Amino acid sequence: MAIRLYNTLTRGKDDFVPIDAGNVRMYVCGPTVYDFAHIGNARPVIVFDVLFRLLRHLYGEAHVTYVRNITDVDDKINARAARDYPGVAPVAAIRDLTEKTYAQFEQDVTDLGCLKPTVTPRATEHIAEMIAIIERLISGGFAYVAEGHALFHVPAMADYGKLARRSLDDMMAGARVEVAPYKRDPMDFVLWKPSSDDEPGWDSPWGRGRPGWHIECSAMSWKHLGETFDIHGGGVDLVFPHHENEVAQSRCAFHKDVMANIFMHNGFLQVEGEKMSKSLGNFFTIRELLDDWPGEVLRFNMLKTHYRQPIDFTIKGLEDGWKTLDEWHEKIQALHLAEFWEAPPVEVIDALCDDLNTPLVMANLHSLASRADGDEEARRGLARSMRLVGLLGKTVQPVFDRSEEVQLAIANAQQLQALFREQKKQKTDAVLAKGGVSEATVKALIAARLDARKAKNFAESDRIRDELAAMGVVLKDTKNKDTGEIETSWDVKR
RNA sequence: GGCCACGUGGCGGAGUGGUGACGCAGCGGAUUGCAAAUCCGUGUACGGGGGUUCGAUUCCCUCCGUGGCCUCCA
Repeated sequence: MAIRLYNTLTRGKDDFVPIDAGNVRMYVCGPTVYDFAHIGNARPVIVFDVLFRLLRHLYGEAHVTYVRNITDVDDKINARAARDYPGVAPVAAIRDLTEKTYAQFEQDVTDLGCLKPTVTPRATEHIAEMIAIIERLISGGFAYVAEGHALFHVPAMADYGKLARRSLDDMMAGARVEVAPYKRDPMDFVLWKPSSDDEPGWDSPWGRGRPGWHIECSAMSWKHLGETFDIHGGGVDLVFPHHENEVAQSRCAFHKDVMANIFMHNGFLQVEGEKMSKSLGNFFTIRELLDDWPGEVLRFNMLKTHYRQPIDFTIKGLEDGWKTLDEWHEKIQALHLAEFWEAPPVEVIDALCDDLNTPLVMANLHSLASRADGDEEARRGLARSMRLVGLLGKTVQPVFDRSEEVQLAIANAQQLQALFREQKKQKTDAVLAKGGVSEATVKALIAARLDARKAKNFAESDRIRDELAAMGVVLKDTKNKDTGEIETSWDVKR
């Protein structure tokens, strides 16, 4: 099955044909690490993680290179570092800040079920590559130096604006920015800019300075993926100017017709129907949400919507996902480890291959789940699909994603099932803890209710049931087939 | 102002030029002391207006609405 991907360059779905099937190469613009990442930042990370997983499935794990950069120098970072690390040398200060912030980001996205990219390069470790590209651009007549800046001269590139589909005239008409006097053309953008002594800076042929916004990605993709590569991804807000300018830099530096063959952009996220913003009070960091919801629930919620559509992130959606994943985990938990490893059903792969149609994948998973009782192939299909898209959960998914030792240690179905149960218990405990309720209290109340029931004191048993319900505990009565006794199991409700 | 997306039932959300997925919620039934859970069954939709067509939710135009970019925000 061939992959088809919506390509911003062509505004249509293109067949994906890798430049080298032995090394499929993808670059995604990563976070600017100056503070906690918010849930909007999580969308591209999750979306391109799914693509990474699909590519690994189709081409083999050893044949896909996924680069997600770390932007660790930028004016917001510089300002935050100056504030938080007074007295520390600027370059050391941003390093301290960004290492701390990136560690947090890495933990966040790991909890969201994302694989580690093959390479996570840092901008500040690619200054030499940036300088090399800028020198090529200058010698090629695409860039110039003025007042300590190196600038890309946009009119020097014939088809600038191709990605964003903007003509220079359009942009001129909409321009509202004050143009720096040293620019030859209002559209020219900075490749390198001078730093004062209290700003981070590196030596360059144009004096001590720091990179412009876009050059880092040209440098890092070049270093790790080559002059051209297969897929370049990021949020739709990056189409212009970020990706447009990256394309200009890389193509002009290397004299290529393309930087990447396919550009993919995920849509934006809203929260409860409104734009997420601090002033509206609906601004959520990934960490805050992870305090209340398992990572796989956040991931599920994200994948319910196609990546190019705007997504409305809601509590109701999370509750829905919590319930659904609980059911699905329940259905697959008794399977053997080996049963997870086979290829997922063709309809799931086909849906993923059609421009990552994850909502259709979800529909297919619902179908598999509804048939799972009594249809072992459907049950296995559900398990394999959930493994592929990373929905097995915080405790179980790493068995398949990260740790060969763990896999070897899990010799039988019982051990894997124990992990599923541990995962479920952790989720349950977390909810009870939030409500300040202990499991012992729940069990005592359930026992008291059963006693009342046996005594036909239904008023009392119903009162206890209501009391438990108020704690978020839902009861399920079942009749033991052998003894005829009523037995009560329970679960937490979100 | 310029450019670009999107607008499907109560909610979420696929898809398609011709008998309208799927999930949640709702409703009816089985079950239950009553519930919950489970199982079975079930209704409602393609923003407005034009046009193309035998036929449009699907193609074209326009209007309205929402969002994005044009200000280093995924």
